[in-house]
Amino acid sequence: MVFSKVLINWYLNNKRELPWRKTRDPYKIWLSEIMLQQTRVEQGMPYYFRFNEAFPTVFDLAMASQQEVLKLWQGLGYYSRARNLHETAKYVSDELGGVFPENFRGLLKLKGVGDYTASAIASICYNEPVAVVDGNVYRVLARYFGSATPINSSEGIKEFKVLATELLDEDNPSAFNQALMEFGALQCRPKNPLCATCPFNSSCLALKENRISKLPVKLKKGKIRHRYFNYLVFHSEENTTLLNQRKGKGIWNGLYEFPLIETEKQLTAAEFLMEEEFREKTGKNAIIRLHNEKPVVHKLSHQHIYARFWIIEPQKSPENGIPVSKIAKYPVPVLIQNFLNEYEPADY
DNA sequence: AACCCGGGGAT
DNA sequence: ATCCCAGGGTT
Repeated sequence: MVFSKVLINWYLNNKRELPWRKTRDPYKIWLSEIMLQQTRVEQGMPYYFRFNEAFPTVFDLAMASQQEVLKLWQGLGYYSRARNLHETAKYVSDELGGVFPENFRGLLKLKGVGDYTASAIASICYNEPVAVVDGNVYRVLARYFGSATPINSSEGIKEFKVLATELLDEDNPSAFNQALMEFGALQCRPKNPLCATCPFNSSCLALKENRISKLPVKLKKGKIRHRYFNYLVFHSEENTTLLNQRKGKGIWNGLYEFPLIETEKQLTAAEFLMEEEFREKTGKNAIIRLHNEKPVVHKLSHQHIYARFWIIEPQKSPENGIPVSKIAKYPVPVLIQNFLNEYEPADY
């Protein structure tokens, strides 16, 4: 039996009912694919529903403000996805009359759409025979063919794309691609894969050689960065506070946060109170209260952030103050949202 | 080729 | 604590 036939048969019997599997509308497929980049289906699902409700068509998304889009994306992470999503929506809406490109080459030119996403949209919406290679596919193929080529090396990327392309069922690229990914997610899982009931357990090389737990091979990444954030939560008599929008290439680009003072090392509260930048920003005779003695530890993939929140009641209400009642309109990192959730009920 | 970009769930 | 998730962009 041919690999693709067995796979698709498995898929038809085991696939999950997912909302984006009920349509071939390229707008909906594109939206789901961007959201699911490096994101679990269960985590992305509620966002998919919210975006569909808020922006039923690409025109609706194009007409929204970046702030609205980022606010709706808040909590999903990798915020460049949201900015690129919005930019591409405007491009498709304004320059392409709302019609997405109808092949792999055209899709690949869209911002935020790389090789994987262009292949996924082209195959699912137009049945174009282009193979998708996501994290699931790397795992399935590395095990089935017993390949120890690192999946995040340039050779690995090439090798597995070739393998997926060779296996691809050209009669049904849409089903094949989705089947291979679903198979990786449900059957050929990272830990404790279901080899006993696997339809490929007689031909899988990794299983035969007892190397399932060793594959796929992935090169290690760099070390975790530790950062020390001190947020200045102004709270004026007129119930205003200060928010800044993060800019540049770092984390949370485009999101808002309280005025931030970052220090190289973890300072004690007493040491920080003496810092010149802190005294400068708080102004004279302000009432200062440390909200959390123990820094909040916010863990990202490559950074651990140790955050303290200082409540500042200034002598003079700051200029450019934002009414406390409007804070909820601003997209903020989860770290800030968590603070607001516990602080707001008591004092705001 | 190496590095950066979030947050959360499973183990 | 570690891994990894329907990856893409920048340098």
